Amino acid sequence: MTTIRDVAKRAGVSVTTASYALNDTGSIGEATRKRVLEAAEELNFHPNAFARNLKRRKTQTIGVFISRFSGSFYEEILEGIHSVILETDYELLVCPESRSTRRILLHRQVDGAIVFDRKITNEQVLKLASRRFPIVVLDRDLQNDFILPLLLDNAQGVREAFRHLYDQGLRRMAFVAGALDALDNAERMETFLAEAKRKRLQVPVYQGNFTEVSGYDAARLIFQSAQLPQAVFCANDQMAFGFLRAMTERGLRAPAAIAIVGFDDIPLARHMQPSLSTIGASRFEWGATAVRQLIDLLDNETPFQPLRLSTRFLARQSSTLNAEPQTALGGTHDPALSS
Amino acid sequence: MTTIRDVAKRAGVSVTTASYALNDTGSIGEATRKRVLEAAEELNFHPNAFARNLKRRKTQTIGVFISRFSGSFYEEILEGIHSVILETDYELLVCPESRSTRRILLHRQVDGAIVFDRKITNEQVLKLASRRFPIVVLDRDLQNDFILPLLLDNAQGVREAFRHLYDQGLRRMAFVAGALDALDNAERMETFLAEAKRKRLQVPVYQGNFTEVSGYDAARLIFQSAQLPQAVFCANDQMAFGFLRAMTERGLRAPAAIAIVGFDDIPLARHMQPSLSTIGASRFEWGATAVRQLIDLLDNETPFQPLRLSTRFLARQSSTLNAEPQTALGGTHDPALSS
DNA sequence: GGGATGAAGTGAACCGTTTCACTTCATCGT
DNA sequence: ACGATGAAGTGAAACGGTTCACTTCATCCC
Repeated sequence: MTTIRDVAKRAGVSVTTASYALNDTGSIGEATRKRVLEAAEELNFHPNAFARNLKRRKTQTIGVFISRFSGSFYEEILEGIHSVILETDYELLVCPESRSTRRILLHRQVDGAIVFDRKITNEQVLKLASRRFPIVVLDRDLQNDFILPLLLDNAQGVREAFRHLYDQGLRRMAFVAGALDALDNAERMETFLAEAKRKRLQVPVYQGNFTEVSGYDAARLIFQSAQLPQAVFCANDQMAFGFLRAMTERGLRAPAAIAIVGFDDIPLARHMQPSLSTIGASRFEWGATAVRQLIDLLDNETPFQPLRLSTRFLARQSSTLNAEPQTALGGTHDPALSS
Repeated sequence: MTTIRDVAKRAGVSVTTASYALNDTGSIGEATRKRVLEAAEELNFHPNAFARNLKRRKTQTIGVFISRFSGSFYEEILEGIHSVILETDYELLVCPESRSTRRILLHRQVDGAIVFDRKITNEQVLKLASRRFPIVVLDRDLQNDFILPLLLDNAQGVREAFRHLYDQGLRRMAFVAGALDALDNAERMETFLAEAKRKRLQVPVYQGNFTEVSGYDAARLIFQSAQLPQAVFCANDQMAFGFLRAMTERGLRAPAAIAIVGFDDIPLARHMQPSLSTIGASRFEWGATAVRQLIDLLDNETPFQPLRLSTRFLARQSSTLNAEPQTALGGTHDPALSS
């Protein structure tokens, strides 16, 4: 392993000079700098990151804390983050939930963090965040000069969705809620209920927890009611998926029997049968924005710019009553309807 | 930031003793050890990883080198790796392709590597791998005492698939190939052609590159032939997806017009319309096996155990001729057929 | 001519651990 | 009673960089 000492020797200068030359700091003559760089090149020198970080107390690394890899949810966000990182001189440390999460955070093994892991508490975030350690949170509403929450504009998409349902003449609606402690769920629900209220509609709420199975269960519950709703809004796509599965099992077709709308636009949504109407935001953009703001604060002291990521309603088959069938599949002559 | 010096002072011992006590090395009295651990606890001490790694020349970290995050392909592998890592005292560094890939590898910023990134050349892998730096490769056939290729048993699944097609009486078959330099593609193709040859079938090959669009293009090319094949085997699901899209556009239904089989069992496969017959392996298991072997070699000198991950054919709608429609969707009265 | 100036370069301390080589001291066997 | 032994503990040198404080020396200005 070649060290900076080897480089210095080869270039015939002191270690200090070599370091200055390599980092373009200090004041070093052009000829000398060149000699050092050449020596480094010839010896294939790469500075030892541990030594460097130890001394500098800066790692030039952004940490992303997620709870797990699966769920294509993260995938796109990570992709967005990565794409921005590639254009900077920062590196990326993706840290799934683990024993060492705390240590990495505590020891500033990263210069800034993007948190998307509910296992990390609000208190921890609050305690850690500072000018020298800014944090972007993607999953909670926590804010100060050094904590930037990047939230979805839930209301916008939900309003569009409600209008879409309402304009088709649907009046009996139900809401399948996600985890109670989730801000996103709260906002989606509030908006939906508020819109309904303005139209003088009563909307029963069925409690789920964002999992497919909870959507399935909610559906089973709803099937027991005297009169089926005409439209059901699920607080996320996974639950909508479960709901649709329950409907299929019972021989009910969306949107004919019940119009279904989800939230998130997971990749599967467009491929379901029927394709799922949902509300989407660009997760890629989400990740990219997060890391851009972080690095801007770190490098240029640009203050955080709170913003909501815009969402938009995507009308697909599951909630669109009299559209042409987009593929030749399904339709009203569906044998399942008579089962 | 509290250091080991603070801990030593508080426990009334030397730094050396503190270090030994914390690491359970050296010989330290029980009472002393306890005092040190208590002091560490009280001060909320976490050793600085940079200093430790610098000195130890060991990082207790496994690096996973992937080219990008998207493509649900990685997702499950990472999940498998992560699940094993959680049970060990190793950490995980996921490194998407970037400027620093080389440095991380060169400087042993990780103790072992799982390589799934074609940007890293065979030469690099060969040069790096050693007893103290074992490497598992997931995407190439490269092997020595310290390089373990974890490959799919391509032949097994492909044979099953061929038999499935053949047993349904299909004889005119075609093969859509993936990237030429990919071992997986080569094996899938060889096996398929070999099976065909045993049955005295001629199978034309259409060159693709594993992308959806190349599958689409291959389909367009095939549509120009005098007589359509009855079955098409695509070397991966993405191409199969493209192929199906082209068929839909042309008003052709699988399997009625052409039976389609893919390879990989991407999550979407089961959700396509028609659902895609394909060949799958547990990617979760793939990742888990990789990291298990790596850590076993690192910690216990257990030699690498070359093995092939078993694959199995999954018969779904796209290639199953006279099955009951699994859902009520589609079927032979499909208006698209007449367009 | 001589002090001020600033560019170019250097020595050594330091970052926070680990670990080698060493000391001390109680215990044991003979 | 005494050397051998080994457990318990310590001082200081690494690890490989960065950077503060300093020297040297040519140039400039009055």
